[in-house]
Amino acid sequence: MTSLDSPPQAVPGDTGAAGKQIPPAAVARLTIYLRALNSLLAEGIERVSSESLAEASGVSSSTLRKDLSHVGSYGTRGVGYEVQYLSRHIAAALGLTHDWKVAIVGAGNLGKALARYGGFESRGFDVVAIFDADQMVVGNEVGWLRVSDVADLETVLERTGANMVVLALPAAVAQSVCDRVVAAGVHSILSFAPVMLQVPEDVNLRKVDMATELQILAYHAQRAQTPGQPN
Amino acid sequence: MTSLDSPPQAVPGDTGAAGKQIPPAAVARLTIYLRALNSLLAEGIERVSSESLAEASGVSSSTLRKDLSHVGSYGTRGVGYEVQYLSRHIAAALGLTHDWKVAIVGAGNLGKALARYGGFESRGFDVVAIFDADQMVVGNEVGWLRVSDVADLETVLERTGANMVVLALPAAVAQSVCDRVVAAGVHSILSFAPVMLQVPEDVNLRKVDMATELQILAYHAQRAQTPGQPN
DNA sequence: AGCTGTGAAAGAATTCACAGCA
DNA sequence: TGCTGTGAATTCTTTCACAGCT
Repeated sequence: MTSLDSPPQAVPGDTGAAGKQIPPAAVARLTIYLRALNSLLAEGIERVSSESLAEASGVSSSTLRKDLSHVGSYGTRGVGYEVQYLSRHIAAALGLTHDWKVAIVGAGNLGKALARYGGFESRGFDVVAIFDADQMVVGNEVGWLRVSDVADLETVLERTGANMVVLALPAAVAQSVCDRVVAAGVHSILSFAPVMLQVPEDVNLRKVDMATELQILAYHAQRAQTPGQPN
Repeated sequence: MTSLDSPPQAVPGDTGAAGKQIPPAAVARLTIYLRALNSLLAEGIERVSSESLAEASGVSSSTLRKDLSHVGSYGTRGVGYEVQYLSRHIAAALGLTHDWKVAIVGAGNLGKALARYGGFESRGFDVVAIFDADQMVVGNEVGWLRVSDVADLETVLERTGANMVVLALPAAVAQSVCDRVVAAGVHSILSFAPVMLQVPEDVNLRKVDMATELQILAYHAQRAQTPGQPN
């Protein structure tokens, strides 16, 4: 499995079996295992089996083992995984070894909620700036930060060295701000704006959409209610 | 395609080709088409081709056509789709014909942001209650609502007829509140708490996790940075 | 004996390519 | 002619089942 589409020579400065790309579905779950591992760690548990880590993460044990196999072989047959060791290797595979600097654009309710959300710092994400267009809001304190004027977006992104941006702003202005962020050289964007944003290929855009999530729930709820299909 | 695992008799009170279950991946995208259609509608555009609706939604046209085929045949060959007509049928397929009543548990930054988020009402979701455990917060105004005491969860859920719950609370209390919500008869839950929640089979739980999203971005950003794999 | 790691099988989702209708 | 709707081909994901270490 080590080499399928690349020559059968060992990878030089290799940390484990990495280097090969991990399937998207697996990447998404690895973040969940990581969280589960860290909470085991907090409880002082040192070893875990694929079976119980899978249960704690809400997946099947075969899915978990297959996912981990993309990262490397960090378990011991007959025994299980060492929690801290595995956690470190997953973090490395996900690129969480150094901190990422996150700027939030939009200091409305959502932007503020995100800026104050403790979950980021603890997971290797530093919120380094928050912007708003409203002059009434610019200069206000949010968490440890002061709200910058979105007019200074480029300058502040550069100065703070932000390499990720979270868009927490109205749909109407999302595309234009997004364009500026991209032009400023940021390649990783997480958008909460309920619109399809257009970005160049080399920019990674992810979307979180609360209305969509509720609509998906609605679909399933409706299905459950309908009398038909007794199967 | 009409009937594969059910007898070949026509569905009785059928609105279109519905009745059959729609694949999860398609359901998620249908909500996006619906949004795109509604924004076309707002612009006064009456007809659209699969090609341009797909572009506006960020998917390929074949994916779009396949997805729509699960809902029914509402296009005209050689012409395209009538925007309003298609929008109605997708909404019907998703169960968005009647309003859903949403209660939010947790009136922290995130809970407040959600309660005030305009996007819900306009999409058929009514926020009917918001809860918090903190007595300093109970009674406060948030949007059009007053914060209820989470101690009264069961009573208020019943009184307001809430059939969906959004959990916007700390990981530590998420499971116990979730259990109470389930016991109160709610089958659709959207959680923002960064933990794996355990729910019975017949309850639909979806998760939104901002830290996970950033971690996925980090993975891709790291890959893009590494010099290796010239392919 | 027990649990991981992984090929091989099964199942979903996506893309292709074209028949069928306006 | 042009665009939808859909079988067939392809690719991606999950599950199975067991060989391989400890």
